[in-house]
Amino acid sequence: MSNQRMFPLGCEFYLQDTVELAKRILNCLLISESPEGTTIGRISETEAYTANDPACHAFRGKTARNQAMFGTPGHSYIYFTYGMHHCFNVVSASEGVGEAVLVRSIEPLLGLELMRKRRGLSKEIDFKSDNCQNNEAGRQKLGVALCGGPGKLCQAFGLDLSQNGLDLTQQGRLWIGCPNEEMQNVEHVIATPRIGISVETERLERFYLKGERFLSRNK
DNA sequence: ATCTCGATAGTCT
DNA sequence: GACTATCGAGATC
Repeated sequence: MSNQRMFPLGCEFYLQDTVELAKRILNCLLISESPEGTTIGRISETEAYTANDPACHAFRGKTARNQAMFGTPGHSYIYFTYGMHHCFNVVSASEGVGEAVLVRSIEPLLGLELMRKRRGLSKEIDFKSDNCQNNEAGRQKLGVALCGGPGKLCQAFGLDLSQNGLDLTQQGRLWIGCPNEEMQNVEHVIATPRIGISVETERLERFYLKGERFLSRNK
């Protein structure tokens, strides 16, 4: 991480085309500041959900559950699914248009001990061992166990429905930072089918950077 | 490495 | 009543 000052991404960033945003937000940092402590991670895998897409929660119109998607860009849309998991999305497109980017995976950078606690990984992952901290394979294994999936990262960052609809463009409970201007290398983005959906599977709207190791799944 | 399956509850038809 | 933008364990190869 660093000593250089990090600034939150502004509302205009979230108003670009949603598919483009899903690529450009790769490598940006998610910061969660809760009473328990701060966790920070690098966004490493995303999916785009646009208004004309039957797989998008907003496709059939506004409901109590999905209303945040129709709200201000740069806010959070968090929903509960499978009876036990939460998923975190970044709202895009202008007010009244239901589009968002699902954050599927994160490389944990700061607050790993708090993440481990929230994830309930005490014995499963030997957090202090050399195996998990002193080499790349260990870092990857630990990172994926903590934040390698949409449900996992919500748990690690302490996110549930009470963080639905928060403004991510201001430093606060939950926000997204840009470490420097050169972070986005969009030409190295890999696009694949999205995960866990049964329609529109031909769309290549899941994104990660070439060589990325912190993914919810490989391939 | 890849698979199958159970857990668990909110949402929508 | 069916489905779900998931996860982890256990079986199998």
